[in-house]
Amino acid sequence: MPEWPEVEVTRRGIAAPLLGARVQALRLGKPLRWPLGRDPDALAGMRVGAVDRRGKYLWLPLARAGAPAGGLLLHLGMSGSLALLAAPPPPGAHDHFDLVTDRGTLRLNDPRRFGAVVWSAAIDSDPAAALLARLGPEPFDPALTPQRFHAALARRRAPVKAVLLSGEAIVGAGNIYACEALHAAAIHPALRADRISRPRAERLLAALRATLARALELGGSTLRDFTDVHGAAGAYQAQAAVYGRAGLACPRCGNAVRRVVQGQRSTYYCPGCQRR
DNA sequence: AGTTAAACCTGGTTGC
DNA sequence: TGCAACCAGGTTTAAC
Repeated sequence: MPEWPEVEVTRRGIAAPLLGARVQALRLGKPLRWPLGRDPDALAGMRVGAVDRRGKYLWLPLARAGAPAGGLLLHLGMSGSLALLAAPPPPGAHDHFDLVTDRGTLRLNDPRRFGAVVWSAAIDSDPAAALLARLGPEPFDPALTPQRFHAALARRRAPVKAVLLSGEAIVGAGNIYACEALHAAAIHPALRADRISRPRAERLLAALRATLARALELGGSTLRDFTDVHGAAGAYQAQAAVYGRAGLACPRCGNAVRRVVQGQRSTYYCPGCQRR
């Protein structure tokens, strides 16, 4: 999916209208990754206290009569997107969750159903806590210094591309932006994470931040399914340097971009200018 | 303990 | 035209 920019685009689209909204009903479609874990009818009357994000998860705390009751943890999986609809049409084949509020209906469309909507009593208690437990630092957390990032990479012997996808050293980069940031930093995706020098780690961190920020500005990437809450597609994919461009010329050095498979995922890189 | 594969599910594209 | 094979933004769970 939805990687960090797409989730943040989504969050920004719904935060203002949904803040303080009163839940009227929940509608569930086909099963998502996990069951909701709570009687949907029990949420009626609660108000949305915030629209937060942690990694690629959205967290909507809900309160009843001013007292926190819990919240909904949402993940868009591989093909999910959220829409905020003033007058929702009847749910389509892939509309699997509606949060009906007095400010509109938040609707999850997710053809592959790898997404999730889970009730949790708090973000730091299960099931939310267990799902968020392994997440590394947020990409723009000031506490994520080059030193710390380098130290986190040094703990892993796996290929740096795989380590980025694991989210252990930094959250937010999925397959598109991991490939793009490695290209921007001129680092070969198969390089062992613990072999990356301190200066190169610093460059990679900067590249990740620049790539994610640029993608956010452009509304994310739309390969197929993703749109923002108003139905608009992202524009980043059109200016990707390597992702999805096997056989095409690297914009930096002109060599043909190569596609390889690492950890069951496609990796795109330029053999000409990304060094081990 | 740490790395790698399997699994979840649908649909679009490609190739024979 | 039909059909099989492969591919797609993620991440948990099971298996080496």
